[in-house]
Amino acid sequence: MKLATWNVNSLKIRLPHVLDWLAGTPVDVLCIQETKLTDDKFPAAALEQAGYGSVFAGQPTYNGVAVLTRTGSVGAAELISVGNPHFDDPQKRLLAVRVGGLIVVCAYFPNGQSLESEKFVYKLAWIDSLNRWLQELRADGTPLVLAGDFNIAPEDRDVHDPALWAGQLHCSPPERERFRALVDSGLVDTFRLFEQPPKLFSWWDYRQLAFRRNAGLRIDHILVDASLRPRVRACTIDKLPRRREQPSDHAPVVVEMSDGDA
DNA sequence: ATGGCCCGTAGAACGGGA
Repeated sequence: MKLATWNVNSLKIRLPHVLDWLAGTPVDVLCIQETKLTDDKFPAAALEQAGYGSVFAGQPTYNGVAVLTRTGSVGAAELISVGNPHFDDPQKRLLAVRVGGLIVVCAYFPNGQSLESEKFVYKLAWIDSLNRWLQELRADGTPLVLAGDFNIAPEDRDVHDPALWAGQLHCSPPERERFRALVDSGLVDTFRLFEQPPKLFSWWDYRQLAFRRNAGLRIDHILVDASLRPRVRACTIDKLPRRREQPSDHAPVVVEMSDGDA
């Protein structure tokens, strides 16, 4: 079973990229962030044709999340919740579904804008509330996967230039504390379960030839319940879609797990 | 040189992203 997460920065623009990528990398579950589509415009039919069912929640202009599931393998996902029931939020950033014996939470964490911003306060509160809700979701023992754009680079090795980014948005102590709190609650950063190439990131700024210079951050993550750890076979970041014309600024992250009780 | 790019909503610039 393969699960992936990808911030596509507009599914309207990136639908061909998503379809091409799924054709070459037929993951069973794909969590998408920043669809930037209202639900009436969601391309469910095109995805269905490609063999994927979808659960989605969007709004005009900003945010928007979706979970695609492969019809021929895991089948349709069952919606648990749009948003966090304990955090009143008009922004569509969260989707929890049941699929393949897992609870999959697709998350688009707030950016925060700047450390002094009201949006930063919102970011921290949003994460704290998410963490509390995840405890509840896990209470019945169903293993949980948290996949998405966290907008946090957990450690200095997740940053191309740690000195330049020291204390900055995505790297600040309060944000990194929140990431650690998620890990401390019993989730594992699958990327760090394996030997990885140095300086492998998941996001590169559109400006300053950042991708060519590999001036990136690792801010997209797939965390899994510690009980799933023995089943995790690999975690990779696929930089190929970032090389295309008119790419998303994020790359997909993929986790491969063995099936069932292995 | 602290901004450069990209997207959506506009129907020109601007907010937002990270």
